[in-house]
Amino acid sequence: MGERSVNLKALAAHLGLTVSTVSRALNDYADISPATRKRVKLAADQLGYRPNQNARRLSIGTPETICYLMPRQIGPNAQPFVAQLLAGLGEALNERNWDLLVSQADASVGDLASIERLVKSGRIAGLVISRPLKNDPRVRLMQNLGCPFVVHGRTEKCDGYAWYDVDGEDAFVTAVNHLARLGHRRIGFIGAPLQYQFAQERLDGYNRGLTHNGLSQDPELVQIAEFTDEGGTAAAGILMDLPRPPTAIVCVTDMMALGALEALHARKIRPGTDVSVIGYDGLYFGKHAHPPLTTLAQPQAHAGRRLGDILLSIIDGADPTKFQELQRAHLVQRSTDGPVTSNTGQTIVSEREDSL
Amino acid sequence: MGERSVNLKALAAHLGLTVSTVSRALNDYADISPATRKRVKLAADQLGYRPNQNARRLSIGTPETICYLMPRQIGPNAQPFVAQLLAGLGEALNERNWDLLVSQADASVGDLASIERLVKSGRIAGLVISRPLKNDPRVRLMQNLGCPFVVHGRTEKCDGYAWYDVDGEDAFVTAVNHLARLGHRRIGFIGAPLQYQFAQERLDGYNRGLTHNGLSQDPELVQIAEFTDEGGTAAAGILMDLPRPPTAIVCVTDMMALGALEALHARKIRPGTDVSVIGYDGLYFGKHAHPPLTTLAQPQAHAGRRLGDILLSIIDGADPTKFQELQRAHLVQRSTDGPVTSNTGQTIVSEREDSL
DNA sequence: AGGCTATCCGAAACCGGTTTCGGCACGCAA
DNA sequence: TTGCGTGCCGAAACCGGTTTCGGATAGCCT
Repeated sequence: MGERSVNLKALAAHLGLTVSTVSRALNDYADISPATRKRVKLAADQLGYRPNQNARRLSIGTPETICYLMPRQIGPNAQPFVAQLLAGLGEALNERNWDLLVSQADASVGDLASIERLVKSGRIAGLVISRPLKNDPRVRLMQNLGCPFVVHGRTEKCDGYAWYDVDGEDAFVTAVNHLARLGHRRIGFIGAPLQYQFAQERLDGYNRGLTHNGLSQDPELVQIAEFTDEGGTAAAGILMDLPRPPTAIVCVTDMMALGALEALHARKIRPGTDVSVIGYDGLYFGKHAHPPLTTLAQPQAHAGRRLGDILLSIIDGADPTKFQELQRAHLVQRSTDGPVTSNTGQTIVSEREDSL
Repeated sequence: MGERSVNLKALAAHLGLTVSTVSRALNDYADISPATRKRVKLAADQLGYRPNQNARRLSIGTPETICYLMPRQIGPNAQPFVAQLLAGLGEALNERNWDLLVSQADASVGDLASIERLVKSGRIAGLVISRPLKNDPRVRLMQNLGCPFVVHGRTEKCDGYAWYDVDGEDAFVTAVNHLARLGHRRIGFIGAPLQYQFAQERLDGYNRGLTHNGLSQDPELVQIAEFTDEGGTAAAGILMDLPRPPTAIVCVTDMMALGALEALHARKIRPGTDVSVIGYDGLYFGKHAHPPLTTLAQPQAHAGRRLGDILLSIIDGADPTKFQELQRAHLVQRSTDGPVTSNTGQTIVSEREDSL
């Protein structure tokens, strides 16, 4: 309230100079004498002058803002990663004093329209897309609009734009290898709807891991469900009620794996002893699961920072196809994986490491 | 790329009208004939015209944007609520086509400066402060700047501005009452640093609950630690290693409660049987803890939406002090609470409900 | 026919900055 | 003394919209 915040005109009047002179002084133009520059900056500090960013950005022709497209969430299961991701993005943007906008939009028609409005209205210089579908209309839209963007994840056909992803296929090969080494030969897979590219990749990795270890692909061992804990519970229930149930299960997310554990408990099956379970994400809470969940952890501490840097580079004119970065997940062994055991329930204790 | 997006001048030229006429037509001014209005809007649609928001907002004098001040996180423990909160805020803003900015800032000197820059630069019309300290300089700063704001949580002296909070004191009275009814007379408290107002409130509730049930306040039963799971583990360890350990523990957050469970397990103490543990937050993952964590759940599905609506009202000129809303937490009984038992470990099974 | 009002649109100022251009005053060399 | 280049600042256009104001045209009435 009180007086309006001091603007350039007021500052110029205070100094007895014109706005153009003051503006150039503040922006370190060489044609302003050092003495005047100093005097102007001092007065600006004292009066607490801050340039109006709307006006400035209109003038310089860039919004100096990027947008993070937050996926819509399903149910109360929080998205524990967005805070960390936003923090990383913010860090990258802060160095230039750019702003971070957040908008919620998935691949629905209405959301596509709002994305188009957002871009065309000149509010943002680029955006980050999360959790893409196999064939995501948001990606095509961005390409048609000619608006810089980077995808956190990949689509099925992922050449031609920038993305940053964790290699889910490789991760599931690793998981199956690990279980095969423990003696498992019937390994179940709990997946998410295959419209999501990450779900397809992880299923591919599972299958590749099976053949690599000389195991046959049994269709009844593959269960697709919604990626919530309830989905995991339902899928694991189906798997364990099979005539020949698996001795190990890999799950497409930790949340589903937690749900799977419930199904095992309900059947008095001991996870890690009777049946192994491996999740994916590296969810921190997995530590406190019962028993602590073995998982494939994504290195996502720097995802936000990296996505921000990539997007800024593209906005600066870099070739988007130069930025296609694949990170590797690593196995965090906690307590839900173990060797195959006989029906007596006897188990062989092996060394455990709990990094992170 | 390609052609620049069509602006008002181009649209006017295309129609053979002036920009002022087109602008008024689009904004439904009465002095533009209905026929012209229709013609203009049709052409705008066909050409895909979207007004430049930076220009528009500069002209109309409001940034049409609010900012969520995201608290800096500590360690890898994600903040599971921010996604939900942002979704709610976005929902409130969408109805007006306002934007949501996210900035990370706590109460440090450097962050205060960046908040001041943000406000003075005219980028935002208001902001949301989260997780305030007892005496939070951000609140004072906003008051001095005369910038509309709403606090998610409260400071110690919380009259004079708008806030939305859950009654932590009441919640902890409820928790202590519940435990007292189960027969517990030595109840421990695991708290967070008292510079956070929520930590103080919950401690106050704990103490009030004790006296209300005729229990004495034993200082050694109050342990303050960092609000992480490790902090909870350490604090619970101290409590359980006491000569006269408590038979029940209330924890200031679910994360700390999960840590406390680890300390119990390490000592072969069965949570819910030998020692009761009650957390606070209603964290979804508590369902999968070992055993499932009893907790006081905050009704936070609508927090974001409500905070957004409140802030918009204040920006519209409403009196901030009219918006001081206190929600109640409710007990979600899972499996870590139970009656006091003798040393034999015998337990009385009681009914459980697991709402949510 | 003349005057008056209502209708509709164009002209121009403005929001608050940035940036190009031109000109004044000065110093220096011829 | 004149001329010229240089240093320094002011004037003005511009970014892309909104909004006030004034004027032209048409219609209506007497």
